[in-house]
Amino acid sequence: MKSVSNDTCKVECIHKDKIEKVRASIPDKNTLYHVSELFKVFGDATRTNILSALFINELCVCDLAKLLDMTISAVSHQLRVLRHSRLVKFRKQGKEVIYMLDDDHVGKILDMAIEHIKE
Amino acid sequence: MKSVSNDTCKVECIHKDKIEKVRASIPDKNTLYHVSELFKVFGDATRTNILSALFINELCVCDLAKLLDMTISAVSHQLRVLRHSRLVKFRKQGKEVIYMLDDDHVGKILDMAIEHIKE
DNA sequence: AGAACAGTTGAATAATTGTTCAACCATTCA
DNA sequence: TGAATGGTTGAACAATTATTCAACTGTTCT
Repeated sequence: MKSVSNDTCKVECIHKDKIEKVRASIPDKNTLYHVSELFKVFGDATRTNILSALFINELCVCDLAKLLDMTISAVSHQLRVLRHSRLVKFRKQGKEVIYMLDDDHVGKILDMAIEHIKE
Repeated sequence: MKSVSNDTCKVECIHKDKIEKVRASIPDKNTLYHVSELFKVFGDATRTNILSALFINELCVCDLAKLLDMTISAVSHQLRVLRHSRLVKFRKQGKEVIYMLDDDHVGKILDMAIEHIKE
């Protein structure tokens, strides 16, 4: 006979019909997980800075570090995250590695967020 | 005479013209900060679940807890975050507190992210 | 080949954050 | 009024994560 504490609601406040309706229409857990993972990548000021910069012009790591006043290492770590999310890609040019946005979605998503902020 | 280590790039790899172009066009730091704060809120699976659910139907806290199989407390904490970002609002009905999305942007942003994932 | 530069990477540290637990407030109903 | 229900909140703990540091790779130039 365990004491119940504030556990998941077990009682009559539940509206079964609503819950079933929602359960039927909500995107599956996996999709939502990937969505939140994508947003997590945008959810860091350094990375949104990098993305916004690359939206305007491709840049090498050193330029990004200078622009954002960060160490090259810190920038490189964040670029790694952005690469793995396929938000940026790069090409090599001599010693330099030049980064650019991977697709146009990125800019759109940023724009939409900025719109949301403004209101 | 301090040893320099891997500090911010001090040398000739910098492309001044590019940097200045970007600096002139990039959204200001404050805006980008708010943008990343907004994305941070979306960057958690629990919260995207809640938002997706509320996009379909308004729900009380207890319903959300049941739907997501979480404690009421955990849900309430996350609703607090969502409230503070003005992504959800609520009305009281007797003992219940019924939550709903605050504006239409939210659904659009989610949809766009899901699109991005699919590709 | 050797030196210098551009960038990457792993480990360590510090900071942030999600969940739980327990106590609490507000509303309803007997 | 008191008990029960629905929900909120603060503190604590655990997990995640951003940055730094140091060591390393690869390319260029002499």
